[in-house]
Amino acid sequence: MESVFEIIAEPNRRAILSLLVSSQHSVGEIERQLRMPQPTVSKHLRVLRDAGFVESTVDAQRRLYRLKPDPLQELDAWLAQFRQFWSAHVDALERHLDRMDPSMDRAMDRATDRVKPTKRKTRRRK
Amino acid sequence: MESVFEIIAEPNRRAILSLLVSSQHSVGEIERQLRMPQPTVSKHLRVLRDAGFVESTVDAQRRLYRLKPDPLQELDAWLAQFRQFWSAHVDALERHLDRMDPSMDRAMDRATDRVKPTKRKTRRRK
DNA sequence: CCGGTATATGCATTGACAGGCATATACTCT
DNA sequence: AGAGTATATGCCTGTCAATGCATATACCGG
Repeated sequence: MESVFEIIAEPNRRAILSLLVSSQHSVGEIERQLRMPQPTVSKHLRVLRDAGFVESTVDAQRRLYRLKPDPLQELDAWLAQFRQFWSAHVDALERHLDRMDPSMDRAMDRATDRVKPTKRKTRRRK
Repeated sequence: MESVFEIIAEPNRRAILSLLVSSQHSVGEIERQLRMPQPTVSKHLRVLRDAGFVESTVDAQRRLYRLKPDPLQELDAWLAQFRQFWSAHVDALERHLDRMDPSMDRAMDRATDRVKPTKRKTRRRK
């Protein structure tokens, strides 16, 4: 279970994270709030802790789990590369569904590797 | 393959998305750039398209794939709930590692369900 | 020390998905 | 039509992770 992405792929883990965003909680509380069996909760918490999503402190027999921001910020960082993209698509959308010139693809292709030249019908719009 | 989260859990799919953020590409280009076998690329693109991450247009025998913003924005929306949290932790971190009163947990517990009262040593700090 | 409570862990089962490979489909040019 | 190119799909297999259940560990009060 390597990446941040695999960790949050699991719905129950996301639920736990969402629950912990308000305040810290014990295992039992999570168990009841989210209506999942206790071993399930403990195992997911184990995964989340190993991945740095949460940390825990001991309170008598209880363990209080709270959120740690780091991995989520990592996720945010990955997402960042797309922000400029979709902000470009907010207003100008249908307008330029094909503003990118397809010939650029060929050019780039050629730069990478040899391309068996299947001549094309040059169906360039506009 | 339901959620946005499961889709991006796959490293190759993330690579494809990152590649497409600059411009559209054909399957063959992706295949060579990312050095993965063509069926693999096609299958991942299928998943991505079904999930709304990409769309394709036909160009002769080629299919040109480009990014669609919607699912990534959904991901961004999910992340939003944590932003306020980690911005709070930016400066004030070690300072209040236990500012939250543990008794709040009991209170909340009681509201949800019956709690067998194991009296506690009341190890409240400060 | 004992019964009760809270949490963690081990084991076995199951299901889902990614990869490899072969093949099908589709388009293009001559 | 036929060969070459580009992409999609079907089948099979190995892997891995989530769950259920039982059990272990740890802490509490008396």
